[in-house]
Amino acid sequence: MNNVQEESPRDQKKNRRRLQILEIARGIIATKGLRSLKVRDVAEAAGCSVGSVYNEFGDFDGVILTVNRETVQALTARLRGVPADDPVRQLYGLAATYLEFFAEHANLLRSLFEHRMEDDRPYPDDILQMVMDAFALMHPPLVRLLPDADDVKIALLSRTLFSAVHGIISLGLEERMVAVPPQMLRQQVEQFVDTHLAGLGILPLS
Amino acid sequence: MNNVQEESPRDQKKNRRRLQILEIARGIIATKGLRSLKVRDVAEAAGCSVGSVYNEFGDFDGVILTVNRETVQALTARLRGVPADDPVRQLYGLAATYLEFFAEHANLLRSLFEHRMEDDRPYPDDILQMVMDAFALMHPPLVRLLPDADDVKIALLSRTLFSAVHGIISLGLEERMVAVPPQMLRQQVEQFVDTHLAGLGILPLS
DNA sequence: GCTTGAAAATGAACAATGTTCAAGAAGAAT
DNA sequence: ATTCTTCTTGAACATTGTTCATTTTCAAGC
Repeated sequence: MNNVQEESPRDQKKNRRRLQILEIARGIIATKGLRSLKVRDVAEAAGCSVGSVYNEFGDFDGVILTVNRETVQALTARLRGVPADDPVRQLYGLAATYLEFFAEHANLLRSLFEHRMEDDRPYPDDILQMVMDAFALMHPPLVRLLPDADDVKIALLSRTLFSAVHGIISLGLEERMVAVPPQMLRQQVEQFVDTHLAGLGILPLS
Repeated sequence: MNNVQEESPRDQKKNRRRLQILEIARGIIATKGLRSLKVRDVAEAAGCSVGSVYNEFGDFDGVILTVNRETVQALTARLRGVPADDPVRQLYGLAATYLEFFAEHANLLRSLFEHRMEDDRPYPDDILQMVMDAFALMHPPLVRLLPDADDVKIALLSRTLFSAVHGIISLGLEERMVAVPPQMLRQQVEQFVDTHLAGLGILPLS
C-alpha cells in the first residue's frame, strides 16, 4: 500500500501561495531590509488577504522565521559546497564563501542574526541548531589539521573561529562603518585566517 | 566677561526631564530589550506626555540613538581604563573588558549594533565614528608590539581583531546559542587572542 | 504686579501596522 | 444534491508611532 499522501488541488494551491508569500517577503527583506516588511504589502503582492498570511504562518514572526530558516539552509548548502580536498584550503574556502554569501544577501543575513522575538518568546530551536551546525563546518578540517587535539576543544575552536570571521565580515560589510573597503575585506579575512592558523602551528597550504 | 550661559530654572527642568527620559528608556532596553521600548511607556514613567518626548528628541529613533550614543561612550570609557603598562596585557585586557561590559549590558549593546533606521535614513555619523574609535583602541598596543609594521596595516589589524572579538562575544552571549557556556567564554576569548598574537609572532607576556 | 510674547507641554486625533474573527466561499465527502 | 469541513476574506480592532491646535508656563518689559 501507498503511504504517500496525494496532493489534492486544494493543497497545491495552498502550497503555491505559501511559496509565493515567502518569495515576496524574502524579496522585500533582501532589497529594503527587515524593517520595511509589512503584512499588507506582502498580502497585496501575493494577491491574497492579510488573513491568509496569518492562516498560513500563525503570525508575522512566522513569515520572518521561515525566511530566516531558508536563509540558513541556503548558507549551509553553499558552505557544504566548499571542496574538502586540502584542509587549509577548505578553511580559507569556508571563510571566503561566507563572505561572498554575506555580501550577496546582507539584509537576509542581518534578518537571521538581528531579528528579536516579541515579548520573551524563544527563538526557534531548529534555526539556532542550523546556525550552530553551519558554524561547526570548520570542525572536520580542523580535526585533520590537529589530529592530536581533544575533539571537544576542536568543536569550541570551530565555533570560535567561525564567530570571529562572522564578526569581521558582518561589521566590515556595514556600509555605514566606512572603514573597511569591501575590496580589502576579502584580503583582510584571508590574512586573518592565515595568521590564526599560524598561531595554531599550522603551516600555510600544506 | 562671562560667556557661560546661566541655566534658567526652565532649562533645569527641561534637562532634568531629558535625563529622566533617557534613564527610563535605557532601563527598558536593558531589561526587556529594544523591541519592548514604547513611547507611551516612557512618557508615563517620566510623568510627561508623549508630545514632550517628541519635542525633546524629534522622533522615537532619537531616543534610541541617544541611548546608543551614551552606551558607546560608556563602553569607550571602560576600555580606556584598561592599563597600558604592558602591550600584550593591554590587548588581553581590552578583550576581557569588552566581554565584561557586553555581559553586563547585553541588550544595550545589541541596541547599538542591531538597531536599523526607518526607511533608508543613515545612521548618525558620530555614533559610527565613536564605535570605530573604540575598535581602534587596540592600535597603540599593536604599534608597540609591531614597531616595524606599516601604520595603515596596524589600523586595519586593530579593527579586524576587535571585530573578531566582537563576533565571538556577541554570538557567545546569545543565550539562545546554547553552545558556549559563559564561564568558558572568557577563557575562550583569551585563548583566541593568545593564538592570534602567536600567529603575529608575538610572544605571550613579554 | 500686570501684560505680553515666546517657548514648552499637553493629549486628543491621526496614521501606520499587527491581529482577530464572524461571515461567506470553495471544495470534499456522502 | 446535500452536507460538512476547511479555507478565505476583509472589515473591525488593538497597538503604537506621529502630529498639531490648544493650553499652560514663564521670563521680560513696563
